[in-house]
Amino acid sequence: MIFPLSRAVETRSGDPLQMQKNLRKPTLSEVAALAGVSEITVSRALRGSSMVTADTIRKVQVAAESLGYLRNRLAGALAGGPSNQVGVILPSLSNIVFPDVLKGLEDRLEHAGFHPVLGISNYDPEKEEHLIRNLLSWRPAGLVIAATSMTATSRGLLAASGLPVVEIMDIDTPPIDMAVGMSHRAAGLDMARHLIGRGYRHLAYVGHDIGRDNRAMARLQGFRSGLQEAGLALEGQVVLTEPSSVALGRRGLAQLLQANPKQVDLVYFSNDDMAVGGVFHCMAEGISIPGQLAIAGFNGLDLGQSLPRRLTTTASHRSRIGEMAARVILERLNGQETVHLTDVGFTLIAGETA
Amino acid sequence: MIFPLSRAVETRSGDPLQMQKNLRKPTLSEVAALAGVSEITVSRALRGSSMVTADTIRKVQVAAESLGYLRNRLAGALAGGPSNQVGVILPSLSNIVFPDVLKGLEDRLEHAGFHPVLGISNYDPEKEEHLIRNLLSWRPAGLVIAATSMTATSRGLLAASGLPVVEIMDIDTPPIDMAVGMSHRAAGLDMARHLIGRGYRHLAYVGHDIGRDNRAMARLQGFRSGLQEAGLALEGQVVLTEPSSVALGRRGLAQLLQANPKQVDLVYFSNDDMAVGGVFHCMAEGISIPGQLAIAGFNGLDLGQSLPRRLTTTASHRSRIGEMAARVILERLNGQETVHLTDVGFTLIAGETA
DNA sequence: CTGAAAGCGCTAACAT
DNA sequence: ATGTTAGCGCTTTCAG
Repeated sequence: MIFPLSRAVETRSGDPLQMQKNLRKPTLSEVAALAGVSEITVSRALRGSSMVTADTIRKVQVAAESLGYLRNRLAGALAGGPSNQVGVILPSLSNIVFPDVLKGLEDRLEHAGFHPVLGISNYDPEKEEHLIRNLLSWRPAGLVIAATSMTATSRGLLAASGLPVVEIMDIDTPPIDMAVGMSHRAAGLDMARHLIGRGYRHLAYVGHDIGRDNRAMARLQGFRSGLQEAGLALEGQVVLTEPSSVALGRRGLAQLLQANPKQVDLVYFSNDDMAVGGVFHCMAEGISIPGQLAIAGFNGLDLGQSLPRRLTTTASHRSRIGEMAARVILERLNGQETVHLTDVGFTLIAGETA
Repeated sequence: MIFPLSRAVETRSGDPLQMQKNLRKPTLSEVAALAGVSEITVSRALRGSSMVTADTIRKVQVAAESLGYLRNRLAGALAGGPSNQVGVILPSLSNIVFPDVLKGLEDRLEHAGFHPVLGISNYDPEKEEHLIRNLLSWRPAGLVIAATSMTATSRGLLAASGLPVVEIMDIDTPPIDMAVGMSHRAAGLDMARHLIGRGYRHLAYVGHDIGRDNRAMARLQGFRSGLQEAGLALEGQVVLTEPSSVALGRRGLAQLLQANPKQVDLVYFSNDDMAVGGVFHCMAEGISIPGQLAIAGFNGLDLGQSLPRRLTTTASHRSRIGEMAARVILERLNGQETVHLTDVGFTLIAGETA
C-alpha cells in the first residue's frame, strides 16, 4: 500500500503530529463542522478571500489548526482553482549552466508561491516530448523549456496547451509563445572581434559534444563569422564527443597542440570549464599564458575569474534567464501583456588570458 | 495528430488568459464516446491495464489520438490513483553539491516516471516548514529533504504525512523515517588521520559560512578529533561568513597566512571550491605545493582533480545520495522493506597537494 | 458576507 | 473483459 494509514494513538493536544495521526487527513467539511460554518466559507477563509469577516477567518483558522488540516491542492486545482506548479524541462543538470538557470527560476517562482516540476530530457527530443506530455498532464500554470530540437508533436502540444510557455537559453529561433535568452551566435562573433582586435591571428577551437549542445555550435558559428570578417579562418579544431568538463578541456588542448604544434596563438574553448582545463594543461606543461598561448572561454564562471590570471570570457547571465522566464510566466498569469522575446544579453570579460 | 486548439469555445478577446480559460481539453468520456466503450475502459486501456483486449486498446488509442486527448492526472490522483510527484526540498542550488544530488535523484525518478517538485529553503527553517506544507498539499508520493535544522512542526508534518520521507546528506542524526548520506564527522576524522600519517604536524583550517552548513562543521569536528588523537591542535583557523566559492577560498588562505606567517604546513579547506581557491592563491604568490604548503579539500570535484597537481580531498558520493534516496522511496512505494539508514560512504583521494 | 448546489475528470470497488 | 456506481476534496456558479 502506498499510504500506510497510521493507527490510533493516544492524543496529546497541542502536538500537531499526534493530532494528525489519529485520523485520515481532515477535509474542508470537517473543519467547517468544527468551525460552525459551511465548507465554502472555510475555503474562502483559508485562501484569504476578501469577503469573509475577520472573525470567521479566525474561527476557521483555529478549527483548521486544531485538526491539523492540510489543504489538498489536487482537489482545488481540479475544481478550477489555480495551480502553482510550473513544468520545467532542462536537457541536463551536469552542465552548471542549467542549475544556475534553475536557481534564478526557482527563486522568482518561490516568491510567488510557485514550484518547478522538473524533467530532464538528456538532450533527447523523444524524451522531451514524453516529458512535455507528462508535465502537461498535471495541468501546471505554465511551462519553461530549454529545448534541444523539439519534435513537431512537442511544438503542437505546447501550442495547444494554451499555457504560458517560455523557451529559454536561445533567442536565435522564433518561439512558440515566449523566449528568454541570448544570442549565442552574437556572443561568438563578439569574442572573435575582440580577440582579433587584440592582435591574435592564429586561432583554434576546442569544443565538447557539439551535436548535443547547439548553443555551443551557434557560438562557434558566430566566432567563425568574426574570423571571416577579418579574412581569417580557424587554424585548428578539436571537438570531443563528450560532455564538457575541466578534464576534457585539458585533454582537448593537449590533443590540439599535438596536431598543430606551433602556429596557434589563441584557443577559443566551448565554455569556461573547458577553458580552465586548457589553462591547467598550460600550467602543467609550462606554457605561458597569454605569451605563448592565449585562452578564451564562455560563461563567466567564478572559477575562471579566480584563476591566478583571470580568464578572458563572455559572461552569460544564466540565473537572469531563469528569473526573466519566471517573470514573464507570472506576468502572463496575472493577465498582463508580455513580450515574446527577451534578450538578457551577455558581457565580454576582457581577462588576462587573452 | 490533432491538437484541440480549435476547440476554444466562445473566444472573443485576444487576451491570452481569456483564450486559455475558454480552451476545453477533451475528457475521458469524449474519448469513450468516440471509441464506443465506457470511460473506465478508456482509463484502463490508456493506463495499460492487463485486462483489456489488444483490440479495444487500439480502438481507444486511435480515438484518444484523434481527439488530442491528454490525461488529467489531477483528477486521477484525486480519485485515488497514484501520484508520480516527489517533493524535494534543498537548501540551495548555488552549492554544486545540491545540483549533483538532484541529478542523481531526478535520474532515478525519471526512470520510474516520477518528477521532483522542487523547493529551495535557503537554509531557513521557517521557509522549510512552509515548503513542506506546500509540497505536501499536492499529495506527492514521497518527500526528499536536505534539511538544515527542522522546526518541531516540520518534523510533525513529515511524520504525520504517512509518506516515505528521506532526509539526505547527513546520517549523523536519527531520521524521522529514512536517511541517506554519509558521516561528515567520519570524513573529517579520516582526513586528519591520513594527513598526520603523511607527516604533517602544523595544520590549519579555512572555512566558509559554517553557521549555515552544519555538514562542514561536522567535518571540522571530526578533523579536530583526529588531531587530538595525535596530541595536536589546529594552529590557525579562518572562517568567513559567506557561501563557499573559489574566490572565497583564495581570500581565506591569504588571510590565514597573513595571521600565521610561517608555522602552518597544511591547510584543510571546508570544501574543494575553497581549496582550489587556496591553490590559486599559492600559484599567484609562488608558494610551492605541497613543499611549502600542503592543501586538502572535500568533495572530490572534477575541478580539483584536473588541477596541475591533483587535489588531495575526500570524494563525496553526491549523485549516489540522490540515486539512493530515489531508490528507497520507490522501494517503499512498491511495498518492499526499506532500510532506514543508508550510508553511501566516502572515498579519500590521496592527491598531490598534500 | 455566507450558503447550496453542481460539478471538475478521473479511478476503485463492485458489478456483469 | 467490460460496465455501473460512487465518490475523491475542493471551488465555481448562483442564491440568499
